[in-house]
Amino acid sequence: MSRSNPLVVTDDSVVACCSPLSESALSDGEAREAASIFGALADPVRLRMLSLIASETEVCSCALEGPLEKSQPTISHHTRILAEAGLIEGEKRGRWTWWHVVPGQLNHVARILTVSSLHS
Amino acid sequence: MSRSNPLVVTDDSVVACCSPLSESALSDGEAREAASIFGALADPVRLRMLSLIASETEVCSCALEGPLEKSQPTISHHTRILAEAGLIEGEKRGRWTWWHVVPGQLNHVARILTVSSLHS
DNA sequence: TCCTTACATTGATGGTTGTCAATGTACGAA
DNA sequence: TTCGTACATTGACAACCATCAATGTAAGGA
Repeated sequence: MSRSNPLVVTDDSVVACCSPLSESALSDGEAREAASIFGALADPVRLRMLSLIASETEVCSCALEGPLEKSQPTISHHTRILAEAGLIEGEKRGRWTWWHVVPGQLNHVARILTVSSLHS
Repeated sequence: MSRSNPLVVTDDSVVACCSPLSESALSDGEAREAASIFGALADPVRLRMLSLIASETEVCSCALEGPLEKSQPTISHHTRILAEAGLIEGEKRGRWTWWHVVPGQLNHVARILTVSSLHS
């Protein structure tokens, strides 16, 4: 049996866990929270959207329709899901909505995975 | 406009990309591949299953039914999805199947996210 | 050869999700 | 105020997914 650092997620931080194996499993609530974020990343259109937004400091919704080749309601649907997962944030200025990534949330999610694989 | 490192995934490595912005978006194929892995992580039961397996060097399928409170076919369904995503591997010995995590794949996925957020 | 055990597969079902046409809303320009 | 534009919302539909009962398979033990 290994004594690796299991997956442990708290509200907004990830900790390398030192608890006994009996406490190593993700709780139901923690797993649901993390799964909903992974769910937001589990779509090719949303991943390409996220990479488009990440490649600039700000991107307007109207600049996403073209590259992603999806209808305007579909773009709006996907930006909403990414925003609800805390991965992007939008700001309305005039008639346009400008989106930018939330790097802290991306790192948060990344650490959920790396911590768990320290025992390699 | 930032000159950040966009999301770039190759077959089994992640590279901090230096290409112009016009090439910064994930390709359709790259996005589909990454999305399918995130899809495997987008379920609370599978995340708890993964953390259970990651907390030991090896876990038998029969040791997952109890903690996860799911039927045997459901457990079998989820181990299959995690395995097809390359996140775990199974080995049959006698009547039992022993599962272990593939840490390389977890780190691979984690780097997809961290690389993209370097521009913080 | 039976019987039990560990796991996979099949089939069915209810819930979720991606997509878009149609419509609503709110802002700016004329 | 009227019109066009940027985006959100609604409603509908097809595809996908999580779940489990029933059944299949294969390995050990008696």
